[in-house]
Amino acid sequence: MPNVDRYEQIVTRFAPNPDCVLHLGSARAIVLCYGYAKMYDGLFYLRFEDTDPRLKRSALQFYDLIQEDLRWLGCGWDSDFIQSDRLPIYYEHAEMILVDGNAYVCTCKPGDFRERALASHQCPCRDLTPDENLLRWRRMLDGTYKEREAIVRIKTNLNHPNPAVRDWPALRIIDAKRHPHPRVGSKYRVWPLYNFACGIDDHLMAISHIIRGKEHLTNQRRQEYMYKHFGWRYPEAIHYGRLKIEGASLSKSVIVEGVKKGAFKDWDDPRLATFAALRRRGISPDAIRRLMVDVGPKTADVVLSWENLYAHNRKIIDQMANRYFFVHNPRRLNIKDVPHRISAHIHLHPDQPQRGLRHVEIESKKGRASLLISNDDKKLFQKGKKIRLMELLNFEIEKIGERKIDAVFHSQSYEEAKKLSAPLIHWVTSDTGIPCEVVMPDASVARGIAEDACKKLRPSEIIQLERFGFVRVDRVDEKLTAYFAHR
RNA sequence: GCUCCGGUAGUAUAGUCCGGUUAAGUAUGACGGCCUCUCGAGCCGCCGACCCGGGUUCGAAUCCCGGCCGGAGCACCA
Repeated sequence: MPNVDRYEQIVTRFAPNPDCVLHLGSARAIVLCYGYAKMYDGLFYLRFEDTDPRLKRSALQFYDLIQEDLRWLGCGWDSDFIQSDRLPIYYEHAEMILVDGNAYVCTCKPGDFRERALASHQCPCRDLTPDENLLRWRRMLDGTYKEREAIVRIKTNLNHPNPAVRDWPALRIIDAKRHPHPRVGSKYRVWPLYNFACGIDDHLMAISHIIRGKEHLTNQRRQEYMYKHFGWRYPEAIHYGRLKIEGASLSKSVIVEGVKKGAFKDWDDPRLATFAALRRRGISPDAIRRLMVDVGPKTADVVLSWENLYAHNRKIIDQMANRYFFVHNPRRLNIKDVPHRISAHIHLHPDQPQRGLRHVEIESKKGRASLLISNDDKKLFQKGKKIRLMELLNFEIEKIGERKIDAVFHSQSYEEAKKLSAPLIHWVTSDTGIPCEVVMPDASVARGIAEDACKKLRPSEIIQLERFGFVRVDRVDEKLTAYFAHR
């Protein structure tokens, strides 16, 4: 990070508008801000930027959901601030800068102003004296001016190459009755705009390093004028590029719209790349952190691949996930000539025997055993084919029926299966197990039967359904509901 | 259109500031093999990139110019 030694203390902040839950796109700012703060033994702040009760209106639920997301990510903050609590501070600074003659209250029509700014011409309001400006300022506050009738502008260079920087707007009037703020209601009718509130807060909070998306580059240009007026020094700023991920929209408006209209079930719909959704699918926060560290803060745009996230996640959860059998699209398998009862004792984790075993017994009633296997293995279902049921026995297919497959016992040992190079498949014995639904990333549902041992699973446990994939247990009652993470 | 920013393998990233011991490292992925009673993990091998064209230089992914492509901003949004 640049110029670290210039600051006594490194302070970073994450400053979301609480108008949506957090998603992968926010992860970059969070992880980098948090990570750098900790790396330099500094502070990491959370600041809610909720100063637009009209267009990008915040909603109460998101203040909490965002904090939950942050905690889950493991990026705890040292202090938090809410801009809607700080209006007096902004008013005070507005007056200061008006008194200093570095800002003015403009009553021009927005279109007129824009036309003049485009031509580098000033508007008549720019030459008002501080006293006149203060008078207008009070009229903004007391309701004499209505929405859009007056606005505080920060003086800049009217010849700045980017017209959008010229005398930018700092505080505007919002009809407090028609647009009450979710937290402070109709208490205020003048609200600061992003550059004013953010700029003042960054200085007052002694932020040393700002890390945010490159869409804010021109905002830095704007704010630098204000910093100069106040005699402040602008923090170090790093602007990273846009982050996208294959197949999922990271646009807040798309997410909010989709949830509102029912295209998505909720904030944790598996099709979304929100933290809530990733959490529900069993993506570890560590995996997200590692991915973000990989990506870093460069300014080029990035299109992430889910495979990259999955690879990180797999590395983390493979160690901890116990293994179970889940028969997707079950198909009945009858095996005759089973010589005796067979007990299977299977490791919960193949590489960690100390985790224990799951036990399954297979009854052979008059030499017949009945099991379920997955139709996903149908390419193996050919007459005469020899197949091994993992940890149990080997059989040979005799007849393939519509509903069931008839087979004959071949042998029991694994060695024999190897000799035959018989493929290995998983299974569940008939009349045991628990119905299981796995919600896939596209929100479709894979149905089947999970083995008996799964009845003891607890929500939030991450397991691997062998030969099917890693899933997170969501609910266990008369059936098991799980969310698919990845293979 | 105007103002900025950027372009290294399928994906992501290192190297670019201070040009040469790297004709490009790493991870993931694809492919092949080994191992394993999972299509998971592990191990080995292999595939694959400096946007294009000029220029500067003994030498350029690295510096300069032009082009092309991509992105952001151009709000009384954040």
